[in-house]
Amino acid sequence: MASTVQRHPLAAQAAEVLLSRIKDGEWPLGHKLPGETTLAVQLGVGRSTVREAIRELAGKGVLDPRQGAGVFVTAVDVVEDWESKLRRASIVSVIEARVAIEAEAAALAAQRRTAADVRALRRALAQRVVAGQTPEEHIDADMVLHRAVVAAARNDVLLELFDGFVPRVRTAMIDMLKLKPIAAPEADHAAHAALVQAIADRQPREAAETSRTHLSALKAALA
Amino acid sequence: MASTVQRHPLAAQAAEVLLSRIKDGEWPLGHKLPGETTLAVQLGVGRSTVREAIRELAGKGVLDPRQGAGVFVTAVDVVEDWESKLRRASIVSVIEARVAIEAEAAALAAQRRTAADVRALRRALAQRVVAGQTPEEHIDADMVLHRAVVAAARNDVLLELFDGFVPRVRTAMIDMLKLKPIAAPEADHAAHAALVQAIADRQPREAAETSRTHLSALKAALA
DNA sequence: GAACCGTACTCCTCAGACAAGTAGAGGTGT
DNA sequence: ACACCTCTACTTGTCTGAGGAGTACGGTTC
Repeated sequence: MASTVQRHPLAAQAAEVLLSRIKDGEWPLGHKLPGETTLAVQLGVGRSTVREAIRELAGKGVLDPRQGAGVFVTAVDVVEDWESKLRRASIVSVIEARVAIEAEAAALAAQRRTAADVRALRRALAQRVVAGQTPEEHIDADMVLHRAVVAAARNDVLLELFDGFVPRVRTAMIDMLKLKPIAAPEADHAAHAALVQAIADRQPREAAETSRTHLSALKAALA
Repeated sequence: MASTVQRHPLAAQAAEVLLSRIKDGEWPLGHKLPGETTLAVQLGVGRSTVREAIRELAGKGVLDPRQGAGVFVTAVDVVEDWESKLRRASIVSVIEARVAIEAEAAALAAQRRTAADVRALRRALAQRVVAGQTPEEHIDADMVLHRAVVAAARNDVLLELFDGFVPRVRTAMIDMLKLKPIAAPEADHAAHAALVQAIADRQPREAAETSRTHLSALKAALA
């Protein structure tokens, strides 16, 4: 790895070295690291640099420095950001997960929706039609409607999951829309209107099915 | 807030102040923070302390220091740990999300399962029966089977989501099992066997339906 | 107008010094 | 023998001062 350009500051490099040694089990969970001065000699850097490396890992939740006692390992690995995980995943996988969440949410929404939910859905539906011409505006209006569906399901976990998917899906859909505009806008709008109607009519099965077929078409278009 | 004991080191306090000022929009996304020396004067601490605070926020992904250019805001807030989010959510919400994931995964598994997947599922099914008597062993054997179902769906995102749910669901189920053992072990096993069989028979609809009813019963028991 | 260069500003790293806190060794009293 | 106290060695915390290295921008030159 010494061949790569040292584009990272020394402190960041030191943090990487420490993290890898923690991952290798050199200092198990809960154990104490050597003193800062010792580490500085081992890593061949100054003490303040070691301190900054420790702070960086403390920010990630891996280390916990306690004055007078020492630096202790509080986690063996960094919890990877959900966002970066999604970025690595294929768009098809993400859409499939989105189908799972939205279809279930649509069914729950059909059971739990209030009158206010239906009003919000109808408003988002109307907004989707009159939305601007640019792909961004169109997708954003679409997302507002889909989010309203999930919100009507009254489930925080599902809503959090949906929000987590939005950035990844949004960019993918915008890219697609720039390459190939929607073939049949009327059919597209009809599918959304049917979804809203099924939720308003308290038809869980129909709502889930409508959502599923609509998103499956999207998956086919993106694949 | 000044009333609370200063249990945090100065650097951690400085990091908190900087983060709150970022949250307040003082420095929007992508903007540059004042120089270290300026911040040190503003916060009333030394320059190295400011540097350590910046490093801590850099570890959290909020700041990005670039040599020669300055320190820039890369995120307006800390991405909360997925695990802690789930801990705050109600168990019912989590189970509902799990239904969404596993039902879809079961359907996909029925389409994509290989012979090796079926062997793994049958093995996990058999293991579930002969598993130890303690609630922990029983739940863990159950989780192995359910995970095998999701794994057979060949979707990284769904599998990651399932793994994220496991800790929260596991503890809840163990607690429940300690209070009230399973009423009908035979029916419970039959439901799992039916799920595996539906996947083996490549019946997506039946697999999803079996998974859904089984988990809905679990949700009712935990509510 | 475009390419070049210098300067001011920024973060990066080191070294040294002292303060503040912890934990264990060792002594002391019962 | 046991409990308690104190003292000491070691740890992290903080500040200061000094250069090194990289970037951005304005001025200069062609």
